Amino acid sequence: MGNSRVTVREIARLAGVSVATVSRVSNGTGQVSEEMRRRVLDAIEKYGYRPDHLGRALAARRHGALGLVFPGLSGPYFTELIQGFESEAVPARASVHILCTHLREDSDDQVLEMARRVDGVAVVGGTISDPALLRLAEMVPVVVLAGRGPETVPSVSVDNAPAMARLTRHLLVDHGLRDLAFVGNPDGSPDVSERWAGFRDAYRELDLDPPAEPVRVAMQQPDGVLAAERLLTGGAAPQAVVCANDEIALGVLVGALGRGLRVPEDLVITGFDDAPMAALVAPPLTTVRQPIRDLAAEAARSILTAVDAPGAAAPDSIVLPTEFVVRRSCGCPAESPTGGTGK
Amino acid sequence: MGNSRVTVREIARLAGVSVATVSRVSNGTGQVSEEMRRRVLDAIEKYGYRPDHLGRALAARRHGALGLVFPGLSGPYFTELIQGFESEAVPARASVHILCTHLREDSDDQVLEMARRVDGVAVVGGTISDPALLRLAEMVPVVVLAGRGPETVPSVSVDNAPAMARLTRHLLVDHGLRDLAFVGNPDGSPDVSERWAGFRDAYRELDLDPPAEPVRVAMQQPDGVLAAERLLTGGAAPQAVVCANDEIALGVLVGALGRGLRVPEDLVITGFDDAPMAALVAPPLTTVRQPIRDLAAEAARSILTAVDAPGAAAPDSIVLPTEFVVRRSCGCPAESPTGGTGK
DNA sequence: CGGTTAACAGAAACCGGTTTCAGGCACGAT
DNA sequence: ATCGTGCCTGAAACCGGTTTCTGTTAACCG
Repeated sequence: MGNSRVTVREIARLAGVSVATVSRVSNGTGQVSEEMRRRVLDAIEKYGYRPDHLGRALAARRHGALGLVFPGLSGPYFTELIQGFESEAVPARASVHILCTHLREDSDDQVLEMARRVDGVAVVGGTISDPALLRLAEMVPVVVLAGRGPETVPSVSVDNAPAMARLTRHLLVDHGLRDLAFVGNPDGSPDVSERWAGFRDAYRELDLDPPAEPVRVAMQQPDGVLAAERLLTGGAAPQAVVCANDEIALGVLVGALGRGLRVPEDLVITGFDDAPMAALVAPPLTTVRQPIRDLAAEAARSILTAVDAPGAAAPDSIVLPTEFVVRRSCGCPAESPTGGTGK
Repeated sequence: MGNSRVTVREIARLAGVSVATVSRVSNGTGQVSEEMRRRVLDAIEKYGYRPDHLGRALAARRHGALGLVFPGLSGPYFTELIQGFESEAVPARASVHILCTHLREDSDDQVLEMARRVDGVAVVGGTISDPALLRLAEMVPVVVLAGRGPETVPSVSVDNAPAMARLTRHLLVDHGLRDLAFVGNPDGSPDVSERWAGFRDAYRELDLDPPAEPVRVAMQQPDGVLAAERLLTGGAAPQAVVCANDEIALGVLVGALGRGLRVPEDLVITGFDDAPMAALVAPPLTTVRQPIRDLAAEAARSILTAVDAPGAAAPDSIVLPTEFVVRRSCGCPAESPTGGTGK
């Protein structure tokens, strides 16, 4: 009936057995006779005993919790991230602590504080400083999610640079465009930094001079609108806008359409992520699909194994493949002529 | 130097004092002579002692953590929610556990499981069953966030129905429209349910017959695109689409624009939330601003006080006001003629 | 029938803190 | 000199579990 305030010792007393036996029954460990097991189970059932999480955690020296640290940005990307992470954590009976560091200057400390409450942490790339990451790593298993940390900290990420180079090459070669603008802040996240690098690589492979500067904005739709404002107002609008993610691209698209431009005739726009909306807008976005869910799931898995095997060496960093998705916003006709897998 | 594996008893031994004194110093409780305090602080500093969270939590019978349960939907709404919640939790030194129940059928159990690891829980309305909510409430302080639960469970929400009635009245009376479609699934969340009710109320106040059925879709941009497809394909397109939130509205807008419709000339569209994008699209969205951050912060505050005062009666439910925001998607000219505060 | 072994139960130690409680000491008042 | 009276301090109990380790009992074996 009642439920919470009942302890092992009470159950032991009520069932006329020792606490050790109660513990054994409730965990299914060790050997217990049928008779004892019955008595204990009856008492547990009758008084609604549930072992206290803290007591158990203290004894096991394990919190049964994983931490996820991210900047706190909105959008489908982070939703997928969280869900992918949970999809691994929940079956492992680990709860998920989150920390949005967004706009807080003391985030390094807060992450360290979090580390004392969880068994392992996944940190989204670019969220905290490298020194903090290292300190964190000597407290609990850590993995950098979408990005890279110091050499010794494992990470899971995607092949951003090659993928973005592939996309950019498509615009430069297949569509013969030359004047491309890159929208996104390379200093803001490792992902964007790598994409910006890939973007410039594509130019250099063709012996062309890449743009010197990106249009530095954050990663959400409103930032795309802002970027469109900057790019499309005044004289020199580019032929194409290569965006660091789909959300920015959607924002740019809205901004362009709102100015009466036709896409892709007057302006080519591309994204990155293949968010759900990418296929639904008019025109549908040419973009790069990345396995966000898998990424986060992989991170959680990696942490969980590191937690279970405290001795083992840090797991390797892994890089997941992406897929180039050609749709119409780049100027290709409805069915993709050059579509296929990236890299 | 080193950091984690050092305990009170070690510090006590090293400093030549008792564990009680170490505990007193490290917590600043009780009376300790200057001499002792020095010795202990030196040892703490030297060996990098940080009290273990589990030990402390067990002794205090308090987890120092709050739970936040939501369906796992994407979008600016939930981001604001999380950040508002954290803005109260973090200063109170409580970490935040999250649980996305999205698409999982065993969510009731998982919520109950979470309750054993936190001091209190905020549940987004419509996420778990009422019986589960009641069971939850007898374990820890609970508040329903954006919605209502059973009578005995406090909630924080906004004045959805009056706000939506106000907006609908604007379309019916000020713009003389009659054929409105409501997009959103009233069964999916209490918020939508109340908005749908407010929508119909506006009709009835004017002795008009409201639409019998809403267009039932989920709450994200792609769902809005889907709704646009259903509404605008075939003969009978409505004069206006009243959306349960801004994201749906944005989706509908994209769908409408993609079909060559002019907004608001050919089709009026309204939203709810006043998300950042609402003001940035062309045309800007007429919508209802709700204080999402405050809502979540209020929920966290309410739980924290309930945790601190275990005896006290459950706090009252509170309803925060919204604000009607008139922009151009309803057909109003650039400057709002009837703007102002709602209700 | 004696001896070995396996199965099982419980007392006690342990995880790492906090808190109660009793005692020692110095001081001032009587 | 005696008695309070505060101020500090530390031993021990406690929070609620798990686990080791010892001991008993019964079964099995030669």
